[in-house]
Amino acid sequence: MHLSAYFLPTLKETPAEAQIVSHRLMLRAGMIRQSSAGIYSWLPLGLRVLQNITRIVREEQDAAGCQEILMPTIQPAELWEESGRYDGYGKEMLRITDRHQRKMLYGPTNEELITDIFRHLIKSYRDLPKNLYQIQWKFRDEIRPRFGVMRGREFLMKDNYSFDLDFDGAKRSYDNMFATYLRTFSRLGLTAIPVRADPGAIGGELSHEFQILAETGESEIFYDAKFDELRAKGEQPDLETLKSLYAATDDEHDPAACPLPDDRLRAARGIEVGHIFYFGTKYSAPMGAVVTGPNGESITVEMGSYGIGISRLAGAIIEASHDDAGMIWPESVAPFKVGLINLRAGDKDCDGVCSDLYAKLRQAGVEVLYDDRDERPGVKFATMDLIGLPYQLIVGPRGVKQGVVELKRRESGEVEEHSADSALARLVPAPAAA
RNA sequence: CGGGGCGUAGCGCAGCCUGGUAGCGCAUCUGCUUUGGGAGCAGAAGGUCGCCGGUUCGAAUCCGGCCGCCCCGACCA
Repeated sequence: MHLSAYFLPTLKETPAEAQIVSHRLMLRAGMIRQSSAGIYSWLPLGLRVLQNITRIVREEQDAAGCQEILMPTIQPAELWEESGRYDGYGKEMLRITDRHQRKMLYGPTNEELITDIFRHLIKSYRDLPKNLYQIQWKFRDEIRPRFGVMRGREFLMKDNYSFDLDFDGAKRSYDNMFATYLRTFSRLGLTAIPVRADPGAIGGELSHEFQILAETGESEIFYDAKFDELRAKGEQPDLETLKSLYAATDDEHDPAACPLPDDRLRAARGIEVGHIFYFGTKYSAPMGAVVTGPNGESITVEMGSYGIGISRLAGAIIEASHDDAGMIWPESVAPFKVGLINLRAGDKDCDGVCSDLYAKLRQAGVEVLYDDRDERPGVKFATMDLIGLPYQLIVGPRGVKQGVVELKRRESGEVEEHSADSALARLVPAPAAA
């Protein structure tokens, strides 16, 4: 992509409404634009990030044996009246009346809808277990939306729902998602702390939140210092180890009952990026989601639901990874892998080297944003630092004369001089061994 | 929803107290110069001052109502 043609409306000054760093940077980098409180348009750069997060979440869901579906955003109120949540959910739910005066709502979550699908289409124990997911926009009419996409009213969420014959099966599904979530967040460049949580409005008996640490987090969490040690080592420990470590939200944390000695107890703020629930027959019983068992008996299915806040993650990753100059994207979600900077657009030699690098990178399947604008070097560096691509490939008249280009890592700021070919070799992934 | 604040050009702001032809910086457009960390000079374009009503010869400014947005608190991915 040539930056001269790319829709990247960057801002030098910070809009007054943005208070936290991810919101400020997303606005300044032209990733999003607010439409109304808590509701955003995603511009090209932001959409690329959103799609990359979506892709990783989807790959991990598929790998875990889940199957993707897509449910409507608008739901009939009757289903919610059946489950008993229509009155219970409160003003957070956006209620709509259609032209026939039928009560509808914009879905804040989909337990009722998926249960309705299940009860009509799955009848036998032989069809279990099932785990269905979707990636769909939700709407919750938050009293006070804030922090940009981190707490919007409209947000993109991956939600999935497991159906099992009995508790043991449901527990396996729950553990499977637990492990899947850890892998997913790890691929997104994040260390998530699984925290025992209050099931809240979804209801149920067993629930974990996945929190990533950030000063601007909305919840206070208490956790075992071992998490910090694991994080520092960059290790991904096994499921049982993680589950055995203490971590709790402030309302679940009882200092008197806390098993940790004081010197191992840490308090920090966290951003909740995922939440998993086991809730048994909370929806299947009132809504009649039953299958016929091997002996002809009716079995009410055991359910769980699992959410990942995809649009929130875009903000959360920035909160976890930025510096004074801008964002620092992990390679897995970066909108482009490489920013190619032509320091002297219009100079024959610089243009030639850049065009060649650009073509070769694209040919190798490396996503590259080429700053070919007629701008001063300072502007180009500032833009590239702001949008936080993992690599900057810098081509200037000085280097070109000596046959070198510069390769800068955004994360560390370290710069290496390379010949064009050797820079390419660094950026193009080695072909998989045959 | 309770408490606080703010709506003036795309963005950041001044002007409002004390009513009298709407201003600054950035961004945008044109020309020239400049070119390794958000350039300089010259010029240009861009505003029903959130909306409705009132007071007044005259309202961005005073008064009333409404709307929107932000911040602090209780809810959530």
